[in-house]
Amino acid sequence: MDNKNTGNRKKSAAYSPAEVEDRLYGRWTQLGLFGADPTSGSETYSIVIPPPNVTDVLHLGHALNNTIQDILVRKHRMEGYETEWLPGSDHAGIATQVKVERELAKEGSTRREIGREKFLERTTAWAHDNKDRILNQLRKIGCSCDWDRTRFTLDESLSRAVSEVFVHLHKKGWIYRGNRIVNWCPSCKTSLSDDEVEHQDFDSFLWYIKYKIKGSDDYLTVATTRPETMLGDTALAVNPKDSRFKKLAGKPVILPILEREIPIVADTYVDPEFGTGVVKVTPAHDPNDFEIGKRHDLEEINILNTDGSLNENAGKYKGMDRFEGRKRLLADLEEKGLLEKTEKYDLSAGTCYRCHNMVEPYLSDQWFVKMSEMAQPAIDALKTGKLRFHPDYWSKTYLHWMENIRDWCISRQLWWGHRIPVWYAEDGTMFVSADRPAAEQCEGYDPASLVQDEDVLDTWFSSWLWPFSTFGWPEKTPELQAFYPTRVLVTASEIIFLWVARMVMAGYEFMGECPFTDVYIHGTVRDANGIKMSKSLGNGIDPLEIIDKYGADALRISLVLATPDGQDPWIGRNTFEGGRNFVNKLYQVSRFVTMRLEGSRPAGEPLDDSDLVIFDRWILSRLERTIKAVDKSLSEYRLSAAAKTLYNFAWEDYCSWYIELIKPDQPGAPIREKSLQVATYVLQQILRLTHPFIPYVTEEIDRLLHGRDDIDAASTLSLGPWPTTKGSHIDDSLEDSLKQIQEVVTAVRSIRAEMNVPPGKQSDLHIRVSDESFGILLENHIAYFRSLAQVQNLFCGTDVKRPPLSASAVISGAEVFLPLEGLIDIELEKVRLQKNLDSLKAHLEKVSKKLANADFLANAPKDVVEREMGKKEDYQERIHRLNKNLEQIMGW
RNA sequence: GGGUGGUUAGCUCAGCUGGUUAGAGCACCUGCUUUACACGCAGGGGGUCACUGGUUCGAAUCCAGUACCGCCCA
Repeated sequence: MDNKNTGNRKKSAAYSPAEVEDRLYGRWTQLGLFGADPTSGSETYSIVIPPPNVTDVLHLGHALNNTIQDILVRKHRMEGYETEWLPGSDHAGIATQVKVERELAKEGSTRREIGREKFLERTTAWAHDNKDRILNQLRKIGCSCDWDRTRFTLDESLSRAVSEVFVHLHKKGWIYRGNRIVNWCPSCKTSLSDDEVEHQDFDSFLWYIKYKIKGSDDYLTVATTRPETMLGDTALAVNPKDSRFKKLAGKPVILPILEREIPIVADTYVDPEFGTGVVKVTPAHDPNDFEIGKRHDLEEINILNTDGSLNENAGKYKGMDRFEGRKRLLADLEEKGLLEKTEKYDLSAGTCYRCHNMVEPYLSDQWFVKMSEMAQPAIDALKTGKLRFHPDYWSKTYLHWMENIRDWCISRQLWWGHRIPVWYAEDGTMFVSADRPAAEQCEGYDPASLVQDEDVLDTWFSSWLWPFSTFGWPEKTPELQAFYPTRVLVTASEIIFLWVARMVMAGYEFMGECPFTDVYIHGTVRDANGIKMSKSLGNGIDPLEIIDKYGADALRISLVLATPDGQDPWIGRNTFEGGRNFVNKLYQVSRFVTMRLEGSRPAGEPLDDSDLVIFDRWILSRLERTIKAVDKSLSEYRLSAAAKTLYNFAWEDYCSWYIELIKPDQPGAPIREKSLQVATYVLQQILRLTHPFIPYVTEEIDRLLHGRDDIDAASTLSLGPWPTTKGSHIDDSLEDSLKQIQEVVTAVRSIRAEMNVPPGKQSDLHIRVSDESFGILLENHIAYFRSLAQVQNLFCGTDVKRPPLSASAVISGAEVFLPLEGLIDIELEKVRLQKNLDSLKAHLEKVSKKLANADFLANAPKDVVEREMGKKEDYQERIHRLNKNLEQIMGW
């Protein structure tokens, strides 16, 4: 805390959010404001939450993601839509299982030891506790979710959906079992889909290994990044067009160490430019080699155990970890003179997106989904505009992935998840069925003897159904009817493939319709140095800590203000001060208005337009402009722009100008009644407009403004109305006049500050206007701005003379003189005027040049030319007057 | 390697269909117990809009290339 002046300052009246927020959230849920009725017949607006993992504690990324959803949801709820925001969480197969296994390991146990059933019980309990904690964090942030419809991906009805989908796709022939190379995480001991593998760069080496050609003293050298896989080599390959090796194809070579005889095959896959032009072929440990192996009918030798250690096929390296085995093998090759050289190499290798260990391409039996057919409607949806990304450029990423889609490996060697709905008889006969097959489904077999597939399904195989499984699919529920398709999906770019794209495909396949019309992609939260926030780096910020310190409203508005459209926000701890200050500012100005109302009720709406003074009409004009701008920004998913518009309107136009203008000259004197009505009305509208962003403080202020003890369904801001406008108050020329008055005030303040006039000292103000009507305007309204500029007597007119020893300022359409006898510093005044003059001269030069250009006059639109001419005159005029003023000063 | 986003004040960002005196917040400097607010008020300093070309009467804005930073995919 900053301690200056604390000695004699009055007690702080700052807004304190803690008590307000918990109380109001309790009331909102008590009143059932966030529920939605699928049978109401009103137009619906629905969003399903991207379900957070049960393993997570919410971080700022979640806070941002959910704040955005809440803003959209609250705004539409205020507009009168039947608004459904369905919350829930995701069972996160791998991540959760790994956590619980780690706990078990600490206790000296393993999942195999306690058995599948016990393990699942334990994991369920763990997940249950955790998901409650997460959902409560969402409540703290203020999320207006429909809690009665909270879902979890392992809920019975969602699990039902998963099985149905599996059976359906299997029947169509789009789910199949295959022996393929998959991404294997030796640490999680499971397969992963391509999209769950993250590529990372490593400083590594390219090792050149010599393979002896049988019956010759010649060697072929092969460059490899994974030398240990050599143990599973079943061929070498060269490009058939590579003249260097043409005659070698078909000849056998001797695999070093294991001394196995393997052939040289010719295959166009080989890139003659890479390495030595000869590659080793390890069909069981490389997807490309696997393909080569198929083409040349090569043996597939698996050298790895599921935990990444080398198996019996690795000869003497059996039992060693893959990296230890590599080290030993290289040493042995070196010793035998078979390691030709070692080069530094930037390796890009796949890592597990959950545990970040290096994955191994690994040959195993897995279940796959054939994707190409399902991709087609998802591609069309985008191309026909039924699906839109915001910002739009993500469309390209989506399309590129869709158009190059690959089959999806959906089986996982885990226990935590949806068990694959496939049953096997002892003889290997397979039955695919949502439930254990009944007798008539497995004729000739005893249903009780059938054994279910041990594996579970990829978590994303349940999340891709989320937009409809949560509403009860495959049942035709009223919820499904009313809330599907949802309107918008809000997420970060990382899961466009893993989740968004797949949801679109599932939506078309199972519902016949796109699951949402808009996808809003926001940035990823980074720290103050631009580094992605992550648990492992310890640079994360806990949203709850921010809420404790600054309040949820401050967290929300700060995040939105800090998040540029489609860009990553950089967030430091002081980011939240701005939001907190804004929240406090609103609270303070409301206190002022409330105090002035002295217990009388705020005027009703709509506001009656009679008896408005120019400032009233001005703030109403600004308000309507603001409403239009906010609506436009929100409809374009430009939340940050909407928030900035509101911030500026509330702080600048409303607090700094309007409220100051309507304050009476004398402290404590009553405010003109109509202006107070307008002030109250505009404040109401500000509260409503900002409510989706900062729901708590706005609700609280509204309550205080109306002098209510509590809120109820009739009075809450949550149910609207949302401000609308036809723009009938918008008045350009009025706003221009106000701008001129503001310029006068600013000019006077500026002179006073620069001349060090004591703040309390009043002074006369002489204004020479170029247009009589401006002078009249000023004279008629001096009462309003007298105290803003500390004006004693105002003298206006076209022929006003400069008082002696006065400071001056030249603005558009007027010259401002402030008699400052005894206070004026002539040198300072000269510098001020000279600076002003220089700047004007520069502008004049620019505009004169433009107007001297015949091409400009000939080509530019008429109004542009006119505007430029107007500018030129204005500059000339002001320069002329400045010069005169300067001349006068020289005489003092 | 392919794709994609960025580069505007010390920092984080606005600047939407080319014509603005290039803006805001934070930070900085000066003054201030002034009627709600020091989480504040008022005033002020600070920018060759990454670079190079092009289109145009006119470019921070459109186009191309270069450099650097980032993300996605391989």
